[in-house]
Amino acid sequence: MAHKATIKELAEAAGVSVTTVSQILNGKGDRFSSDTRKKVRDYQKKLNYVPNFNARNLILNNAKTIGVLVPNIGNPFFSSFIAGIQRVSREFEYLPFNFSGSNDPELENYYMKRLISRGADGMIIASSTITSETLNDTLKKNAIPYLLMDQSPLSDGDQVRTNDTLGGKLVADHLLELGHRNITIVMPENATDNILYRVKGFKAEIVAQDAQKVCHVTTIYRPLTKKGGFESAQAVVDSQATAVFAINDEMAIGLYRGLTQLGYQIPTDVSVIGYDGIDLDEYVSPALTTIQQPISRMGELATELLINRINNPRIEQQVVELPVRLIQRSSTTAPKI
Amino acid sequence: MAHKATIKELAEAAGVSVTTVSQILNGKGDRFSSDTRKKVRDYQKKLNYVPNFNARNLILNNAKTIGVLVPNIGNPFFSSFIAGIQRVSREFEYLPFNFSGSNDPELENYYMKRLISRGADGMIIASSTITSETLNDTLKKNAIPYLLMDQSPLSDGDQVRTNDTLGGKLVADHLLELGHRNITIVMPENATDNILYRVKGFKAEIVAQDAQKVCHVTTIYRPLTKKGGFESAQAVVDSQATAVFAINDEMAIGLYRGLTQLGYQIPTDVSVIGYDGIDLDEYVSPALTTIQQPISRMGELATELLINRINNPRIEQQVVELPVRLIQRSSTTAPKI
DNA sequence: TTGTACGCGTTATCAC
DNA sequence: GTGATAACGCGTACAA
Repeated sequence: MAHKATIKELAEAAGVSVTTVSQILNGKGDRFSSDTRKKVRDYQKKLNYVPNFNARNLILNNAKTIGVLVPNIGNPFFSSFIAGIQRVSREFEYLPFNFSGSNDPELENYYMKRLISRGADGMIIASSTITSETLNDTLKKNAIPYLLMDQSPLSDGDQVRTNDTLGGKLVADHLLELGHRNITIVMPENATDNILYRVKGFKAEIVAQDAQKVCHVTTIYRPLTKKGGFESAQAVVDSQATAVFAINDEMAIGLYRGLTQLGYQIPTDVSVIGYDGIDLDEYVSPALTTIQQPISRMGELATELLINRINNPRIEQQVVELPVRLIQRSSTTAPKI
Repeated sequence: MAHKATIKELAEAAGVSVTTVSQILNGKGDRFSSDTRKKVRDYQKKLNYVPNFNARNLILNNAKTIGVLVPNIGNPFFSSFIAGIQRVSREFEYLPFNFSGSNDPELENYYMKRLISRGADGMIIASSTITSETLNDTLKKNAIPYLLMDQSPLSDGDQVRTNDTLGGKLVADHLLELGHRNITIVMPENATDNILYRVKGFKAEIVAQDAQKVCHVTTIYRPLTKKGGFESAQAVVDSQATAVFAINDEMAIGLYRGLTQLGYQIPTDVSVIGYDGIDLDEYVSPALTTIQQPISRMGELATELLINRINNPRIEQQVVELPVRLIQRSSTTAPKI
């Protein structure tokens, strides 16, 4: 059981040539006698022959592999996203390899290079800190199709996106309607474009309604993590806001802890709304009001588009926009008077 | 921009032979003039040359790849575990490919086969539903080293384990000391061995202290997910327990929601203790008392042992046991009288 | 109906 | 110091 059989050995054992074996095993053996076909198949089982992937791939040059780069698998958003990718990949008989870049450009570059050297046919990049340098040098130069998440609608590659502007607007609508006039946004300093659009949509709506509803908006910058949300609590309190727009659910959940620790009640003392729609939202207390993105669908679609691009390199830019919607739960209410 | 550069092209561009390039890039180029060395390196960057893994591996025959199978990336436990794996893998210049088996034996078998056909050098299997059939047929037959998590201490392969018996005992000690005498365990029906040891350790301690403290224990079976925990709430209430031992943190968090929805307060009405020590524990309200496992260290160690096994196939069984400890937070307190 | 011979991109050997 | 060449295992045009 020491060693793997080669096609040559199989051919010898069956008393035929390697061509015969290759053709038959690859479904192109119609022209051979059913006798030979059977013989080859029998010996295959007997020797437990499995084609050497490397040798095969060296010729065919399609590894049926896609690389996936996310910033942080710990965020349930990305595990759902990956689940979607895994599902569709299997459907198309691709194998997705995913890595957590941990917001470290060097690490991302490292994984990217490995993936490419291993013949990845394409990449899904959901990592914000990827540098355009890496992109150009590593992907474009190697002619590897890729799909960027969370990036500017103006980029020229294939895209799966959600309407972040609308999402921001929905947040504003909801909070204004509840009667909030002093709102604080908690977001990261170097925000990705999609987040900037969220904020933009939000602010635009505030301005649009300003004629009737004079409103004050504060912005607090913290890292895009539970910890970041947690640590923003004091600043949120200081801002005297009656409602907080946490730019994603992770931050919102961190904020929960921070506010609670400072003795504030949600939503009685301050309303909190998140963004993403991770499944945890229903489990925290109070259940988190949020803007829901169809996360795993985003992963599925990204995979579909990418595979389509791999198979048809020359088609036009593919852009799909998925809907977002407000899920009202228990973390937002009218402000105290 | 059309295609991946080959070593041949790089050699031509630099005006040297492929041998020269290969040797220099593989650190065996001492004998070449530093002039040539620099030239080659420069052109590598310029052309962004990355060696073709397939061709390379065809000769060297070590893919430096490990496959990882987890039941559910959505559980933060496994994302931490994977983070540990990723870290050590990189240190040893291995690349880990991880897949979520979703507790589906067929799916697990599928990924296992793909990974092997792609030359994975070893596997870390943290999936409970893996069948011994798959194990024998797919791994043993191909002489692929593997490491099983969550399995019986009696298995004969390499192991990273924690002392679940002790963990269970710590839970019992804690609850008994607080004064609880009616405790309910929430756990999955087809539990893995490590979970069974948790329960065993727990019950053994109850029995051990029974002389002084007469105690009643109920067991409720639900799937090992937030949802499972959520759905156990009514049964927990019916059991009239003053404390619940949720067999992992996910279930505990689900239970939080269920109990809250039924109008019960934690820990005032009922204490809850979890198991794992995921980072979310500090963020839920009340912060969850739990038994902490050194999760990412487990991933790191698993990787170290596996790589060691790959490099030294004949060494004796490797077993490492990591410590667990009780983290007391706010979800457990003395029962109401 | 079957087999020969070449090429895929790389590394190792050995000659220059 | 440097380079030609064989070999890794497989798929396929082309011959027979």
